[in-house]
Amino acid sequence: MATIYDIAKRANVSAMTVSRVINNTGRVSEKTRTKVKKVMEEMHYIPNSVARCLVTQESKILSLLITDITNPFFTTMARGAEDAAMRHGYRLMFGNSDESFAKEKDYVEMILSMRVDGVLFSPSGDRSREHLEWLTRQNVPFVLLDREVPGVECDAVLGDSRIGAQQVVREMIRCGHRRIALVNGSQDVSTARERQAGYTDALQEAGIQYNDQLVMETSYLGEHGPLSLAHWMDLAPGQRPTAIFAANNMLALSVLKAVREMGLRVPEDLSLACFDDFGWAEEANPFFSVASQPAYEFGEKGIQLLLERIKNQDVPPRRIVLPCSVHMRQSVGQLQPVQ
Amino acid sequence: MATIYDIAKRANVSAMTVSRVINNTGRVSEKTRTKVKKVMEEMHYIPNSVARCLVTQESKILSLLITDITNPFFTTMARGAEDAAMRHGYRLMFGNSDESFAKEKDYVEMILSMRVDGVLFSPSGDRSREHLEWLTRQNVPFVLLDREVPGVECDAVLGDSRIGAQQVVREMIRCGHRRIALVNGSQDVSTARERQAGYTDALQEAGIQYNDQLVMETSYLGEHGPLSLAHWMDLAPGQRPTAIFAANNMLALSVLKAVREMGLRVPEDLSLACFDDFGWAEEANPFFSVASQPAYEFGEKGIQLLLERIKNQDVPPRRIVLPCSVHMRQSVGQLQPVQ
DNA sequence: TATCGTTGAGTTAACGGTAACATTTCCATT
DNA sequence: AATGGAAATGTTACCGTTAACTCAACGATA
Repeated sequence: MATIYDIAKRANVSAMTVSRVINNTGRVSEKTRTKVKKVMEEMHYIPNSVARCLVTQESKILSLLITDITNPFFTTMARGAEDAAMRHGYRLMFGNSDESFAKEKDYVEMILSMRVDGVLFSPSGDRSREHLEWLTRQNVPFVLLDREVPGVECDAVLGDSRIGAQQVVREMIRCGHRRIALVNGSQDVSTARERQAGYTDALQEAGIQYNDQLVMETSYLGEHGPLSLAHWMDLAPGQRPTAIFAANNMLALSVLKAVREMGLRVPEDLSLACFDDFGWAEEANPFFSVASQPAYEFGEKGIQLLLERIKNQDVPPRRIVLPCSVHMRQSVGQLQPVQ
Repeated sequence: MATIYDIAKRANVSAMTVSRVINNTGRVSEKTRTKVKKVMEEMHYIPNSVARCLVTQESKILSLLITDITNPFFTTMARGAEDAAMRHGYRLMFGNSDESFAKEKDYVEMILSMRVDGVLFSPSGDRSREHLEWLTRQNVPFVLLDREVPGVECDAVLGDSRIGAQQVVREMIRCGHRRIALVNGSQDVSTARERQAGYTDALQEAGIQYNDQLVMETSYLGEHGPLSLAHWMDLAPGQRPTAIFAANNMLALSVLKAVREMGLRVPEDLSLACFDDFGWAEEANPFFSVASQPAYEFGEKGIQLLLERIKNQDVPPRRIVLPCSVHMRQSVGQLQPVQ
């Protein structure tokens, strides 16, 4: 591959002059400039950003670490982040931790060793604190997305999980449901805790006794085999839940699958609602009742905060909380008074 | 950030010895090794892969360029590629061209300037040839995924678009449909041409006259506003299509949305089938009739070919064609003989 | 005409590693 | 005790670029 020296030799100038032409810095006569440019074209020259990064100490690359690349919430977020980064002359590198602390660690190491300029970070859980402290120590700016980590003071773009969950569950109660089960993500994740709190809030305000038999904790990935709902559905009719609230979209799909495999229908036999929507799937064929978050904006605002942080490390941490909107659809049915 | 020299000084050795410890190359006494390792721990040292890349001329990074990051076919492919790359000690950088030649160009420039070791490339269309020639000229190995580019001889992992399309359309014909419309991607993309050919094959073998009024060409993204189907649905009952074959999943969603907005139902008023499935969405709530491709394998095999290509530039190009499987589901209905 | 400031271009030394070669250390052997 | 050779460690140069400094040429001014 051609280097700046190859260009310099062919153009009868020094390498420095070529560098000046490339970066539009310093003074170069028009004549020299055109000549250098012509030679660059001829030789199909492409600057080596690795070498450039080594000397300038900036890569113009940001990193986005998400926990599930098959989840439309995160891919939409990725789009928002990508578009915003591009607009500001930055590139975005994606990483996918699969909700795994170990994979996340791998990515953090890569991020550090690649000397990216900043990171948008969706932590896999509270243990991610360790990784964030690593970033802090190495002076790599970051912004948390979607999830908080206790004990880490930093910029963050979050959703209002508690209110959103409360609203959805409230709507289910309004439809006559009183035995509502919760299929939650790991308690190690801030949004899972918040959503459970919102769920409890809604029960409380309706005077419904909280019953921890109706709460299940699993992984947000929702892919570790079909969920077993037997322990709920085998209960006596008067004790069996009539509705399930899933703490995210992937869990709702697992629930739906399990329900279908038991030969039951949604919403006729069981109502179902969840946090986060399904992007294109929902748009074309609305079915799920959801608390929908503005995923694209998460990414956009995240980049915005990150770039400001990169520019100025000293401003106090900022927290942006984006509201969610509740859409009640076909998956939640009105409960017959008889039942 | 600590450098190899900082470590060397603290450990009373030369930088080279530190390098040897890091890379497990050359001979280092056990005593020195433990000491150096201890100092590295203490100083939270992380190797600078930028500097390393500059001297070794390899980055251990591969790039995956896809055309639609919200399409489950591509995200699943990404997963397959990521897992395979990881297994072989490589990292994967994702890029998303949004089916746009211009965005693709940006990414190719980045790829070249970052000196990645190889590229998995889903071309946005035939014009991508220009970008591939660029890669070739700069000696960056690549493998095409999902789509071919005329005039470019190289490794590729492809699906059998023609056969798949033929099979699906054949099934629709078996259900009694004879006026089947095609909503296709851009003719600039190899799979769109293949799928159209398969569609035509199926019509031909059933003795149905091809009618180019029933063929529409748009973008695979399927997001440029809701598709207008009025010109078809406003036809006289005896001319109106009774079924639509969409050339990919995103187009099928656009069609479904448009159909719903016209107040029509699938499959009662119109049958619908497509190429590619919907990952989790379909799994939990099977609805669409599809020709499903093994997306994960596309990524896996792609990485495999790419790594072999990197190791040996001289082997002749290889083409892997993965079969697809047809699943006829609810979205295609049996046509009443009356109609 | 001597002087000075401006413009255009070149030189040198980093950035943080590693390859290749050079040197020292140390132990076994005679 | 001298010697040889392997093992352990060090030195130097370079990867491709840019920052900081230096230098030459030239026209304007006193």
